[in-house]
Amino acid sequence: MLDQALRAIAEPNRRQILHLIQTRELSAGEIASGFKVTRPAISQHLSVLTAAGLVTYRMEGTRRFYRARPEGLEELKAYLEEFWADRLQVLAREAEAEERRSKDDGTPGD
Amino acid sequence: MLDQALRAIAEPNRRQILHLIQTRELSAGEIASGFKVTRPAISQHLSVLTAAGLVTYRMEGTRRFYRARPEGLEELKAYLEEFWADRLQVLAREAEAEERRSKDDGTPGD
DNA sequence: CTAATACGTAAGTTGACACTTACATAAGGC
DNA sequence: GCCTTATGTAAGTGTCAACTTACGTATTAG
Repeated sequence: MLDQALRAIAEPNRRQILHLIQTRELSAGEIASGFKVTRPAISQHLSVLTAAGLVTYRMEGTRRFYRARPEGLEELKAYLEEFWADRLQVLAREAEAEERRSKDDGTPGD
Repeated sequence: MLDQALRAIAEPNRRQILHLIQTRELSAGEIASGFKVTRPAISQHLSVLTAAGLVTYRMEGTRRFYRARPEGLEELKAYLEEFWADRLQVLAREAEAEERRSKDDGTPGD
């Protein structure tokens, strides 16, 4: 699912769609009207975003009102945070090791 | 460039490569040895990551030692931070707008 | 019932991408 | 010099993804 979400936001049109429906609910047609690609193309993008858990919709008559799904975005954000964190964690550990290297001596204990 | 970086990390093998060289420098061969795909495939992934600004390398004799490029990762991180932040910002603005919406109510509710 | 509206879905095309197997190049070891 | 090691690159292949046009479906208007 996370992989799906990452793939989903790798597409510029889908990122823009997410932007649009972060502010408010919009019908499929309203969303599509702002793009250069055809309405079915946007419909397919909305399907991808829905499958990735980044979007939900509510039906009303013949219309579908889409909106971003905060939980999905949060999950993706958390995953990426961990991705960066791993790097920082390593850098911190290295800086710590450097201190030890100055005070103590060059004791390789790895 | 940011688009390139987002595309780059959308690929599982490339994410794993980034993980490997976040901790330490590794030669191309050492990196490739941990994967099921062939060495040229990894070499191409490394090219993609380099082009996206997420990776650098240092030559030593016939070897290339790769490592993650903190600036590139930081730039990508910042872009995504803005992406999430935009959502929160909008939610705050919407709460504010809700007060204003009291006078102009055209929704029959649900 | 008939027509129009607002959608998703099917089917086909094109281009990108991840991968493979050769091949080219460059640095040592003998 | 010759052979091995370490690597990128060229060329080809199969798959997938984004897009198009055409069609099916459901709701509302008259």
